Amino acid sequence: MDAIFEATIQVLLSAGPHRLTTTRVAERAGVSVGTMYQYFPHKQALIYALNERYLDVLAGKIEATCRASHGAPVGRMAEALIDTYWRAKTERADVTRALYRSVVELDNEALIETFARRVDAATVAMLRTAPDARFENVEPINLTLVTVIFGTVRNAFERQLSENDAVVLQGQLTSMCQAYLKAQMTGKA
Amino acid sequence: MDAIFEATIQVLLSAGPHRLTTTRVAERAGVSVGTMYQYFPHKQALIYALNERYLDVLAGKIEATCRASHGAPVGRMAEALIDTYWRAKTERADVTRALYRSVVELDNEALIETFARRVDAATVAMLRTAPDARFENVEPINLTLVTVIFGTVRNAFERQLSENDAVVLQGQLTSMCQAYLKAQMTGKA
Amino acid sequence: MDAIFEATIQVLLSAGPHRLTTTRVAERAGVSVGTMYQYFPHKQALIYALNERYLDVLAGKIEATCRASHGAPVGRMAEALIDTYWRAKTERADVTRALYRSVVELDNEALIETFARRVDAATVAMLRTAPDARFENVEPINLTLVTVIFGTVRNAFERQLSENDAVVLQGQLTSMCQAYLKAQMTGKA
Amino acid sequence: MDAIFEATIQVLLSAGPHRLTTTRVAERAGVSVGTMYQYFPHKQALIYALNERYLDVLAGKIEATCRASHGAPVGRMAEALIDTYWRAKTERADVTRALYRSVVELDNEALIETFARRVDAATVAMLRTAPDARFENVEPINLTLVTVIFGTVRNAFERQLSENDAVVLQGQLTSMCQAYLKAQMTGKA
DNA sequence: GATGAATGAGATTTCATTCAT
DNA sequence: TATGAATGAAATCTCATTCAT
Repeated sequence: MDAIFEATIQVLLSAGPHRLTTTRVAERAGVSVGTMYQYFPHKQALIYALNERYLDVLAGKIEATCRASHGAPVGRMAEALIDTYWRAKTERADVTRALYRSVVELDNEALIETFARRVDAATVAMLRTAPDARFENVEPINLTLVTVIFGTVRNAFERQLSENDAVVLQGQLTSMCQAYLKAQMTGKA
Repeated sequence: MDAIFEATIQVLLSAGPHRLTTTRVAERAGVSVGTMYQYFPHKQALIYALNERYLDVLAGKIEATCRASHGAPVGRMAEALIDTYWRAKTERADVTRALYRSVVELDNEALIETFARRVDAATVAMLRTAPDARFENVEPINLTLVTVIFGTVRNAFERQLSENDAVVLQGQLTSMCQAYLKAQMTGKA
Repeated sequence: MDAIFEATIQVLLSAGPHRLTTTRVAERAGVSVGTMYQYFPHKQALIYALNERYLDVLAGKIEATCRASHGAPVGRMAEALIDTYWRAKTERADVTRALYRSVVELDNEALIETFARRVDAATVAMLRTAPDARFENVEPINLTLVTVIFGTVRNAFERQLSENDAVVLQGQLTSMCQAYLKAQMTGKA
Repeated sequence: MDAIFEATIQVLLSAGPHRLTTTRVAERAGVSVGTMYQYFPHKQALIYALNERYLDVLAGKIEATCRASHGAPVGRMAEALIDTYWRAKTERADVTRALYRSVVELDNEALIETFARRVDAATVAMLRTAPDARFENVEPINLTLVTVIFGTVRNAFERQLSENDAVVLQGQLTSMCQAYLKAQMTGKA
C-alpha cells in the first residue's frame, strides 16, 4: 500500500493530475488494477487516503515540534513552528506540489478540518506553556499565527521563490510572528 | 465571451472542477461547442483566459488602492491593501474558490508571475511614498508583506472560516503587518 | 476558381487528405467559405471538379500526342504515349500524389470512365493510322497497351523509385510495349 | 483480432473509406471501442495492421509461387506470377478495392517497401533458376517485370473491367511479359 | 453577391470500474 | 485473492454547412 501511495505521487509528478489514472498507478506500483481496487474502492478513495496520510504525518511533525517546545519562550515557539512547517513542505517540494494538485478530484474539507483541529490543539497547548507570556484569549491569536504561517508558506510555494528569497522570507516571517506574539501577550506577572 | 466566462464559473461552482466539461460550459453559456472553440482553441485556453481576466481585474483593484494610498502613513497602506484584497476575494467567495480549483489543470506560472510583478510594482511604489517611513531595502519587506497577506487570505479561504473568525483574522493580520512595517522602517528624519 | 483549385492542392500537400477542410482551402485561396460554397455546393463537388479538371488536361495532352503521332510507326506511337504520360505525372509529382490521395472522398468511377473513353478513342484512332501495322482486332490490344502503361507508371510512383530506376523502367517499358505491338500486328501487306 | 480486421473490411465495403469510424468497426466486430483500443492504440494503427497483414499474406503467396516455379522455363514463371497475383486480387475483389482505398489515411511507404523487398527477393531468386535463360543483369529486368504486372493489375481494378476484358487482358499481359523476358535473356549455352 | 460566425452531429480517444478466470 | 481484458459512458475537438448581415 505504501508502494501504491508512492506510485501515485510518481505518476502525479511525471504525468500531471489529469493523467493520473488508476491503470498508470497500478502499473507503476507493480500491482494489478484489480488488486488496487481491493485496497481502495475507487480512485477518490486512493487520493483521499494519500492526502490523509500526508496530512497525518505533517500533523504528527507539528505536534512533535510543539511538544518539544513546551515551556520555551514564545519567540522560540514561533521559530520552531515556522521552521518545522517550512522544512516539511520543502523537503520534497515536488511531492508537496503534486499533492496540492491532486486535491482537485477531492472533497477535502473534512481532511483540512481534521488537520486544522489537530494543529490548533497542539499549538494552543504549546502557547499555554510559554513561561514569558500569558494570552488573554489564546484562540484568535493562535488562529492568526497558524493561518499566517501556513498561508505564507503555501504562497511562497506558488510564487516559486528563489532559494535566496525563500530564506529571507522565512526570516522575516519569523520576526513578524514573534513581534505579533509579543504584542499580544499580557505579560507573565 | 463574457457569457462563456460566466458559464465556466457557474459550472465550476455547480459541478466542481472535474465536471467542468466544454459541453457543459457551452450549454450553460447558451452557445454551441463549435462557437466556444472559435473563441478558445481548447479547454485549457478557456481556463487560462478566465484566470487571466480575473487576475487582471484583481491586479487593477490593487493598483488603484495603491495609487489612492500614495502619501498615506504606512499603517494605512497596510490596512488598505489587506482590505482591498480581502474584499476582492470575499465579494464572490464561491467564484474565488472555484478559480482556485480550476487552476490545477493549468500551467499558470506565467499568470502568477505577471500578476506578482504588477502587484509588486504597485506596492513598492506606494511604500516609497510613505511620509512616516523610509525603508533601507524595500524589496524584501515588500515581498514579505505581499506574500503574507495573499497567503493568509488564501489559507483563510481554504479553512472556510466562520464570518466571525474571518473578521477577527483580518483585524489581527492588519495589526501584524502594521507592526512589521513599523519595525522595519528606518524612520523619516 | 483556379485559385481555389490551386489552394486545394496546396492544402492537400501541406496538410494531407484528412486535414483537407473547406475552411483551410478557402483561407488559402483568399476567399470566404461562403463564396466557395457558391462555386461548389459541397466539398465533394470541389474535389470532383478538381480531379475532373486534372483528368481533362491529362486526356487533352494524350489526345494531342496521339494526333501528332498519326501516321508514325507503331514503335514511335508507343514511345510517344509513354513519354507523354510519364512526363505529365512527373512534372508535378507532388500534385499527382496529392490527387491520388484526394480521391478517397470521392466516387470517381464516372470520372475514370470518361477519361478512359477519351484516351481509348484517341489511342485507337492513332493505332489505326500506323503505316507499318494492321491490327486484326485493335480494341483488346489497345486496352492492354493503355492499362499496362498507366498501371506501370502509377505503380512506379507508389514505389517511389529512384530517378535512375525510373529512367531504366521507362526505357524497358517502352521496349516491352513496342515488342508487344510488333508481335500483335498482322503486318501491312 | 481477426474479427476486428474482418469488421474493418466490412465497414470499408459497406460504408466507404470516409465512413470508416472506430465506433462502427467495433460495433460490427462485436466488441467495445475500449477493447479495440487495447489492441490498436489508434485508428491508424488498425488500418496499418490490416494492410500489413494483407500484404504479408500476399507476399507469402507470391513467395510460394516463386518457390514452386524454381527451375521452370521463364515463360511459365511469368505466367505463374501473373496468375497468382491476379487471382489473389480477384478472389475478393471488393476487399482488394477496400484496402486500396483505406491506405490513403496511412503513411504506408514502409509497408510497400517491405513488401517490395520480399517480392523482389523471391522473383529474382526464381528467375535465376530458369533453365532456358540467363540474364546479364537481372535486377532491372525483375523491377520492370514486377512493376508492370502489379501496376497493370491495379489499374485493371481501377477501371473495373468486365469479366471478359479482364480475362483477355490477363492473357495479353502474360504474352507481353513472356516476350519481354525472352527478348532480355542472353540464352543458356 | 460575399462574408464568416455559428452550428451541432459526429469522430476519436480515455479511463474508472467490473468480473470471469 | 489476484489478475487484467473488457466495457462503454463521457470527454475533447473538428468541420461541413448554413444564413443573417
